[in-house]
Amino acid sequence: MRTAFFGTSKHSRPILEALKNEFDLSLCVTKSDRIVGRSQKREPTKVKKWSRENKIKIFEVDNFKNKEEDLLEALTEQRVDLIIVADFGFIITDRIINAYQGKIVNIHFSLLPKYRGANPVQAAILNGDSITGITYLLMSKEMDAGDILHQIKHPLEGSETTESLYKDLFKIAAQNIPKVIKGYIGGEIEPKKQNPKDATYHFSPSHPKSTYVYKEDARIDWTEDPQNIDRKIRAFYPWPIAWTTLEELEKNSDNRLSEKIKLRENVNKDTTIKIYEAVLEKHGLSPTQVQVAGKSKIGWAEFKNGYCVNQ
RNA sequence: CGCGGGGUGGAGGAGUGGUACCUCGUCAGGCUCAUAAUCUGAAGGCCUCGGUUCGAAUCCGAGCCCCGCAA
Repeated sequence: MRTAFFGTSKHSRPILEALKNEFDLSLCVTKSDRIVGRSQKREPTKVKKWSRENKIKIFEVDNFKNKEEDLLEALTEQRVDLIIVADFGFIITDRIINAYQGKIVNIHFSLLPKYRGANPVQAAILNGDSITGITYLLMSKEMDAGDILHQIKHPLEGSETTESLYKDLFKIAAQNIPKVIKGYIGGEIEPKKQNPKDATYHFSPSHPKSTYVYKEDARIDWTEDPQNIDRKIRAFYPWPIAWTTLEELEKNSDNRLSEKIKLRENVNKDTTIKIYEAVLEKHGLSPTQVQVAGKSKIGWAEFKNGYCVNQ
């Protein structure tokens, strides 16, 4: 059997290796090189780099619609029997779904029908869920609504970041790929319908119709309790990173942070500060990694040394 | 030449032409049964090259490096 992988995530590697080892991976479809960095450098995705190293044919997309024809051609040319999709970043068009009816397996990082959409991992962290998971499902025209092949539960302990959880889930997803694909192809796995009534979506507060993550949502709302702020910090790591202003940080340190801070006289209180990491303690939140606008990332102790007066 | 911010002892920061300062750390000594506590003292610095000036961390030019923006 020949397979193709559709994906863009930097965590894709375990899945790529699983497919290569067991299912004759013959085509990788990924986002084309993005302009990134300060001098307009083009950086290939990790999927592309891996594919190049492993001599797997690569098909790049940026605007899906223009490439539909070419992609179908490439899939035919490679005699692809089964497509695996994980965190692709594009909506797969109806034509391709029709052409590969029942032959596109999507790996979604939630226990569907909960958290359909683009941000299942962030949603589970933001809502403080104690369990999330992975769903293998067949691609359908409606997003994340296809029949379910298999689900794996994954408990959350409350310290995960989007980064760490993605990494873990990709790994688990890869470990179970052989079992699920063989089961499906062999006919032992019966696809099960989702109950649409149970479907949930986590919409962006700033874009109520979208499940993408927007940087506008990353500003810390200090009226929330420390637990929710902590969830936000973890959900928005590694992007877009929860932030606030120095003024608000000082003002709310009293009842939201584990210690009260006082800024020095000469610091500009309008400056923004990103909170990369924090630990939730019983008296409040205790940041560990922060970054003041225009500066490098520093530890909390260094921040206090430079910007605050000793209490 | 995509846009913007920045480079000050070991760390993080003040300092817009006139003796380089603050918090932390380091070292020595004191106090202490003891200490990450406390006291006294010390070492150590303006990214590089050039320019302006009586005088440059500060102004000008070139270079190197770091950070943010693109979802």
